[in-house]
Amino acid sequence: MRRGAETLFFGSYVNRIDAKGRLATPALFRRALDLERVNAIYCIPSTEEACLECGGVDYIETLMASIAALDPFSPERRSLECTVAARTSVVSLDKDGRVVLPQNLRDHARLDGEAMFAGLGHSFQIWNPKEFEKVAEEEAKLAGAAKLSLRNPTPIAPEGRA
Amino acid sequence: MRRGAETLFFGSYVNRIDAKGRLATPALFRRALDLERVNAIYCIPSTEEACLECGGVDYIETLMASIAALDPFSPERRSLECTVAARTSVVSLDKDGRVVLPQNLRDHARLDGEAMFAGLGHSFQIWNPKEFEKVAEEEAKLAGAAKLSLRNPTPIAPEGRA
DNA sequence: TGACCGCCCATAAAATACCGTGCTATCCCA
DNA sequence: TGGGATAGCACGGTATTTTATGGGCGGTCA
Repeated sequence: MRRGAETLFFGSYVNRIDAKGRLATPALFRRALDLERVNAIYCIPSTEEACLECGGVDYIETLMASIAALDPFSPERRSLECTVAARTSVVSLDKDGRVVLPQNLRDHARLDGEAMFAGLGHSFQIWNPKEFEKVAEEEAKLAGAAKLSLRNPTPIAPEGRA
Repeated sequence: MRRGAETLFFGSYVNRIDAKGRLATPALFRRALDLERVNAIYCIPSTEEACLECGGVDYIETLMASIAALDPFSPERRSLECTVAARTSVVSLDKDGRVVLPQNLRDHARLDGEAMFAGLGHSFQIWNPKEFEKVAEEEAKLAGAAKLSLRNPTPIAPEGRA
């Protein structure tokens, strides 16, 4: 599987939605997506916020795999399959890397004229830029505290000395 | 992973920003970066100071890995992904090792005409030289006390003895 | 008959690649 | 030891390519 930093989503970009509802995916994101394998992005309306949780094949496969790891008939698995799989839209890209989001997704994210792509590493979100701005401040405060709880990642066999 | 002292960022350098916004990365820093793997530096506007926290692939991968170690849907993780990944700019180097910093980064670091690269070992910062000068005095005082808390690194089988 | 979809092409601006120059530090050989 | 050749670097200008964004046109499905 592709796993380097070149396959991660970083940065945020605001792009326009044209009269036909087309929205250009940022070039950097297109490179992070494995479009050779599947020429599409997978979008799930967030259950908490007015945004879309998105990613490429790798993202959705990882997500489905972690659901499949639950016991077959557990209520958790059933409810997750129901909310995740059923609500996921597969949106394919045109030659120029643009997508047309289905109406229900546009409504959920309250998109109108322009959309912001916010990189989250292995996935990204699509927001109405104004909504994002509000939420970003909140998140920044939380992050200020949260980063104190960050630890060094598990050391992975340092050769000789670190 | 590349882990010797040749991959660390040492020293500080002031370079000019030309009319097109181009800024040469110090040659020593270019060698410390793993440009073979990803021809870019990753810049995050500091939440505390008027500077940019920067590093190469190794740096951002380590950072993302320590965030990924948190529980998948914990608020800490979400807020960090949001503030770190979304605010990170991936800035690629031209043939001569120059970068063009996006406007929002130049604004954040109050850059204007020239920029200072300050080595921090595994990462480095980019400052307006004048701002840095002010802050450096403060830090020097703090460091005087902080060095008393330094310990020898965890002994991990130095070659020769087990 | 529209709304919508997949395709194509046009364009302006921005990002990137390419090339040249002057300075400095280094090396090499007389 | 000195001086010319050399190589690396910061910096500047110009060409070329990407990218975001617009529009057109024919087919299809309700």
